[in-house]
Amino acid sequence: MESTIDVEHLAKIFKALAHPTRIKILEHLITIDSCICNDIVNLFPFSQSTISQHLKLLKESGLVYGEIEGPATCYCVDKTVLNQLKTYTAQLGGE
Amino acid sequence: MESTIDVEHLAKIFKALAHPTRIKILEHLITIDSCICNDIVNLFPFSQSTISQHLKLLKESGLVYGEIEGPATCYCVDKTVLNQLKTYTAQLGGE
DNA sequence: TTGCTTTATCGTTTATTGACGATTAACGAT
DNA sequence: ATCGTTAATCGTCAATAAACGATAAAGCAA
Repeated sequence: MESTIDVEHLAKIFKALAHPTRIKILEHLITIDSCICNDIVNLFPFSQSTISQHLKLLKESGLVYGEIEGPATCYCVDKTVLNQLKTYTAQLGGE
Repeated sequence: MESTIDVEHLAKIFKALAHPTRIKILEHLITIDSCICNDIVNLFPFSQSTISQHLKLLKESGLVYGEIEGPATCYCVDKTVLNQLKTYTAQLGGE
């Protein structure tokens, strides 16, 4: 069983996903499994600084973390946090 | 199978849950099943207008709808939309 | 060292949130 | 017709988000 999660953290996670671009970034990180970095910027029609800002929000929610890899940064999904989200949502609304 | 959901709507749903108070309101509506109205205001240390604003966001996401019941308004969870959220989240990160 | 790539951060601007009190509208009772 | 209750909306204000360009820091290559 996943460790329980408080409503404050939950709200932060939901807020991290409250933008289409961030949802797409998370989906991409999930399918790529391995990390990513500058490639994410090239996936979207936004500036590097804007994407960096979105990544920062995802990081602050705990859903994602970044590791410095030479001159670049690799982003990964924190599966523990993702599973906390999944567990909570699955339990919502009974059965 | 639930009808699929586009990322824009999804982001709106996540945004609706991006605040602790709105998460608690949804949880309450789920457990009460039947509708609610002014009672919701009395559950929180916020003014009537603030709660009304939160309910408006929940309504706009589709998660919740309100029916005028005499002088009051009864709020209910739209289970179809809730299930769309649950289906999407469950599928995230493919087990 | 000098340069190139990558990414985080700063400063700015506009738009949206979150909270409030006050007002308005609708209904039921008296 | 007047009053009390309920709830939505308006206006305000401070804080945060969303986007951008510009700058800075860190690492690799030459």
